[in-house]
Amino acid sequence: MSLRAALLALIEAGGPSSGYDLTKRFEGSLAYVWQASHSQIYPELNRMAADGLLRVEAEGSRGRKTYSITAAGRSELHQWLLETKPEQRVRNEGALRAFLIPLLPREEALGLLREELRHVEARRAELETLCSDVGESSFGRYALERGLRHLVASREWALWAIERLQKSEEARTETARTPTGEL
Amino acid sequence: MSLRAALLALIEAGGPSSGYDLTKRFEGSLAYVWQASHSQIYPELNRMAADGLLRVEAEGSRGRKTYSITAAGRSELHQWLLETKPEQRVRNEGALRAFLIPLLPREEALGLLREELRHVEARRAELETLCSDVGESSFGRYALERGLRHLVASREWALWAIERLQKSEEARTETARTPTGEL
DNA sequence: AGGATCATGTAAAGAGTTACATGATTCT
DNA sequence: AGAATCATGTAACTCTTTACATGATCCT
Repeated sequence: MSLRAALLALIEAGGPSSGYDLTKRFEGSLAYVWQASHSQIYPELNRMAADGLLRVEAEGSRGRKTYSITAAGRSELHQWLLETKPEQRVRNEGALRAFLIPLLPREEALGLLREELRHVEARRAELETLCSDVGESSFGRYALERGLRHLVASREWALWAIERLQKSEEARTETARTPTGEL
Repeated sequence: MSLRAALLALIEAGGPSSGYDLTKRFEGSLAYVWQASHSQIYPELNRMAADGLLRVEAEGSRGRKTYSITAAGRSELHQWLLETKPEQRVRNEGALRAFLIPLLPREEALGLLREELRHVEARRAELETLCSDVGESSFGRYALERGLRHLVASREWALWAIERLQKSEEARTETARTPTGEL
């Protein structure tokens, strides 16, 4: 259902589009929020057209099909936006790794955290560029801002975790206790 | 693969467990990070036992099977932790909604944002309770902290977005321009 | 005895990924 | 002419959700 909403929204915001266009837009800004590949998008567009949410407006060269949104599609999107609960059902591999960190010996845990930090900072630079490119009032501005704030949170967390681990390492060294076991 | 890693980690951290136990633990703290229901867990445990990652240690009353982790399982978990890239492939319905907000008329957008805010604050209270219950040094402490920081980020974002929308509303009212179209 | 909880499964359908496949057009 | 890109699809597989199904044990 989320895929439908995303496609409807992209067409609503960007005007009539082909599956190819929409695939590109998924790879662009929407990628920070939701992913879909052409093999998922094309069949979905066909189903949505069959369900009356979209209309094939034109068939161009190279078999290009341009879909536009119908009244039913608009109402479906509206419905979805208002009815979807902010359940925060997250399935987040990064967070899962965070959960598992205490299972690793310190050095490896620190390695992971530093890698995470590097990754988050690179991503943040990327997003910040996008943010300034995109200016103040663009579709996606809200999502961009949200993404940025979450990246900052991830960064702060990684720094916190690294410091925490290092402190406990110092404590361990000072009291010369036996090292914790391997994973 | 993430499900395997999560199960291996739960057994590694919590000792030999049954599918029922693991299902409960998924509903507990791990739910903030990854979800799985018993119908996914039971078959996966059987496959993992067949693959030599787990061993059925005991069969208790009511058909209870207790799985323990094997050396192969431990090494698989280790592998997963070190090899999984922090790709941040997120599929986040909340963020998708954020992306779509500009499509809604202001009042509805504000409604959504306020609902989001309420939800985030409730969740945060929940997590903060968990955090203090759980104390300083528990398995899951890192994930909890990470979750909290992300909730704070979501909260700040929602406040920012609400303010932004209200400001643009004021601007609109002052200059008495025509309202933006319906979705 | 009856209800709650423990405990495990399977089946069907939906969502998502990866790989395979094809052909048209544009650019150099 | 050949490479890049445009453009759409299908098939097989994995992962996830929802619903169906069953029986044992514990507690009152």
